[in-house]
Amino acid sequence: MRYSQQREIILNLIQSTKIHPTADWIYSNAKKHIPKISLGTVYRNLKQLEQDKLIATIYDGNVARYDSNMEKHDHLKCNICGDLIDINKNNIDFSKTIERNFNFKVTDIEMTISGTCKKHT
Amino acid sequence: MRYSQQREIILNLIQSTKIHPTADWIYSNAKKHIPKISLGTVYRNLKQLEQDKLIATIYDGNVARYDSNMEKHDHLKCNICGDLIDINKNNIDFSKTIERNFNFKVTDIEMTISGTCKKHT
DNA sequence: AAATAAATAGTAATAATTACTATTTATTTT
DNA sequence: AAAATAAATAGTAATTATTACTATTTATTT
Repeated sequence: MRYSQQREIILNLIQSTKIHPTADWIYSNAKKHIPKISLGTVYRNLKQLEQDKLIATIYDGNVARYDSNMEKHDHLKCNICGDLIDINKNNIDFSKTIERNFNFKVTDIEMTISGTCKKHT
Repeated sequence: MRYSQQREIILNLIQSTKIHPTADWIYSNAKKHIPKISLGTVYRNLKQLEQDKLIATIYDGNVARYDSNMEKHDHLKCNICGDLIDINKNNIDFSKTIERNFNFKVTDIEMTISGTCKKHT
């Protein structure tokens, strides 16, 4: 993969924020540095950065967000402002502990367990 | 809410399958009963059925799927065929137990915990 | 049976994302 | 350092999922 200023700025933007930005946010902010950058360039680079394991895509409902924290972690999603807050579930004991440790009122826990089903054994 | 044959068929389709269908699958299959049904009707009714708590929307990556199992549950997602398999996590002890109980090789657990963050207290 | 308003079909609009292509640019070769 | 090469870009068009709009149809009430 050849260097490009566009890709560097995109990666820097994602690394510089905790908001787990969308493609559109990245596009708007990248334009401040490279006014002629194109949205296609943003999406193409996001895909490449994901393949290179420099960022991860998290689907928040039906919109993709990008995260440069590559350590295994989960998220707290606020019903009111929609913020996604990083958490490390290793050392915690769910709901009650989350409420204490993060001052976050838990109303729902959704979990997707991925792997290979019995049809492929 | 007034009765309509369209809505009844849409709900029946969702209830008759375990595949957690997409709007498009529902549309294709509903057309077998009502050839002139419109995709807008499908989406409008999906939204109404969700409001009435008759179905739930689950976001599988960036595509919405619909589920008529309204009991609190989670899903196993197969990396190979993409199937979403219902599970009840109450009585299980995660990874190891899932592998035993569902003959499902776990490679990843993703969790979204929803609630209200400390900014709103 | 007539009146009413909710639901529909069909089409257009929107939003997020991907595809395409001529041009630009980082890197390699001479 | 200049020319050659191919990867990356900008800009635009296409695609997909979903929502909005409106004249017409239809379930329900009167």
